[in-house]
Amino acid sequence: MRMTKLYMPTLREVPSEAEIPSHQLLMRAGMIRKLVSGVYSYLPLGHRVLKKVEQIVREEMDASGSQEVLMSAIQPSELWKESNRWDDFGPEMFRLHDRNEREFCLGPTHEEIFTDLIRYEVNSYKQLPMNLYQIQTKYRDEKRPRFGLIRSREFIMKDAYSFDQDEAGMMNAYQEMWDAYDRIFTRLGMKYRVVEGDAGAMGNGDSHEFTAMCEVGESNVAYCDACDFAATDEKAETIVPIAAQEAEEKELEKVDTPDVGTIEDLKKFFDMGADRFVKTLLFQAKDRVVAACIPGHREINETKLMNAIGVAEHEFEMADAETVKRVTNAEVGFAGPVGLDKEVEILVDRRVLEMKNFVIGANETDRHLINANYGRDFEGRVIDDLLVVRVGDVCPKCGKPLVMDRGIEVGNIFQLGTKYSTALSATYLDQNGKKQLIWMGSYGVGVSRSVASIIEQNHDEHGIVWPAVVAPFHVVVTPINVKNDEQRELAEALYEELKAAGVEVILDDRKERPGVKLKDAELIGFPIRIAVGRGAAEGKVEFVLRKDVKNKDEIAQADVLARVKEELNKQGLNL
RNA sequence: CGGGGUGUAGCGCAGUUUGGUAGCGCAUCUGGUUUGGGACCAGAGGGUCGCGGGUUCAAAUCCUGCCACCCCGACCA
Repeated sequence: MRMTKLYMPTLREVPSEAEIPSHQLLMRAGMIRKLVSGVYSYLPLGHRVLKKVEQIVREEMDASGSQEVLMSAIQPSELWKESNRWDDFGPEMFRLHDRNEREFCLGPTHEEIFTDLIRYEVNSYKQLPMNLYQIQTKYRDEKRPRFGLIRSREFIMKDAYSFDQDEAGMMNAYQEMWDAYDRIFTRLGMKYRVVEGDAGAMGNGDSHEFTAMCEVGESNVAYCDACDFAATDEKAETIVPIAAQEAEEKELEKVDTPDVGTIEDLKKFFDMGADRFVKTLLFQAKDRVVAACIPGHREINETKLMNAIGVAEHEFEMADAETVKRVTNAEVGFAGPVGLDKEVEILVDRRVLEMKNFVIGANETDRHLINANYGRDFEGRVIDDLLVVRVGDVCPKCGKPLVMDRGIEVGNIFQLGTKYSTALSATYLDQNGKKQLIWMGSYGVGVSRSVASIIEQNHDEHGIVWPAVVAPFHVVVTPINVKNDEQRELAEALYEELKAAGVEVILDDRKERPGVKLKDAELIGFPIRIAVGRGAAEGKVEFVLRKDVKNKDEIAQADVLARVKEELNKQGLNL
């Protein structure tokens, strides 16, 4: 490819909308452009990278025995109604109708559609197990698209679905996908971690997330250096030791606490640690209000709470001030489990049962109750764990302190069980001629998100540093001065030689000054740069690796091809 | 959806407070000089100032409604 022919609009300045490195660099390197919020176009260089990531995913999926198909992005509402997700998915689903007012959506995921694909044709145990996948565009109307390709409303995903006779088969398929994902993310050169996740709207079995570790990640993972425990902060079980408590239950007493509405205020007012309080948080869940009582020094885990009360995320939010006033008869900040409006269900974190003589809101403005005790003063539904994990909490597996880090979820695997086969009646006949439900799993890789994640993990102050396996081109040949015949001719000769040898090479034949070409080469991040400059007269060129631009190696023209091959092979390409 | 902010040329921005002929840098085009780290000189093109309504002799600027985009929060590949 010649750069003069390539549509590669690089930018000197960072577009003001881009905040994080991958978004800024993808824009500046002329790889993507925004169409509208959360929707991007891929330009030639970005498209090449995307296709390479797709190809690695495809190869490993094929190697695992999964078969590629391609389903429509547009899906009829009927299937989603069968599984109840037409309502459960909520406003994140892009919905539309046809001219006859028939309802459709743009697929945010494809469990229903794949289940439908196989339910009429898979009838026998002899057809199982089976695993199908596609690499296709997904649509989710995110509340807040951001960070370029990391949270977009349209994105490329590889989604796979496994179909098995029984739970053991599903577990086996799950493990195979886990292994395939390990191979995929290893080949992509990612630093990643496999963590336990919350299944959310997908199903109720186990799930794991593959998380590319980086500072700008939106996932928080807690993990243990001493054992293999790793989980998202939503999922991680918390172990919260409760300090020794007073032996005797004291008498419940109402005290004036003027303008003391937060835990911080209470600590000062009573001169006590936050662990002597129980905070009561009110939530609007669908059409009802629930209260969660948790130790004052800890934070509520909304995911665990939603799971406990069985509502979907879009039906759940912190109660607004008006609701709080209605159910507590007090200003915000004085809610407590004693004397709360009867309509409010009270959920209590188990740790509260170990606490004695604690302070709670009195459901009266500027008043608190002291010496409250569970059982004697109030009761509720006890939940084992409603708390969010914190650095320094002990590992639930081995008891050592936990560490936390951020990352981007680039893959996930879910055990679906029979959720969708039940809803859509996907069954087969077993050896005894008996009808059985198919056991399913679903497995996603965010392909476009992986592209952004690779950049987050591979860039420097000059630009992107592509791993050779996904670089848009392997080598850029840069004649320093195209008006110099020797340089131009030598560069052309090298370009032809490398191209003929199967190297993906791009020739920077633009009539630009050297600075512009070198800056662009570093911005885009070609793994190898061959600059043809002063040495051209003696048949010498400069060989530079993008990951080590300081190190410039003067080599003879005759040695270039061998050197390029050697380096690319070292970086995992087979030439 | 809540909170904050921004919309002026392809990109980055000034101008809005105090209404009066729409500007700067980069990019683009022409000619010339230059060629190892985002050149220089001379010239040129490009904007219904997000959209609608209002106030005014006069609106990028004031008022008002809407829209889009970005950031912080809760969700996900």
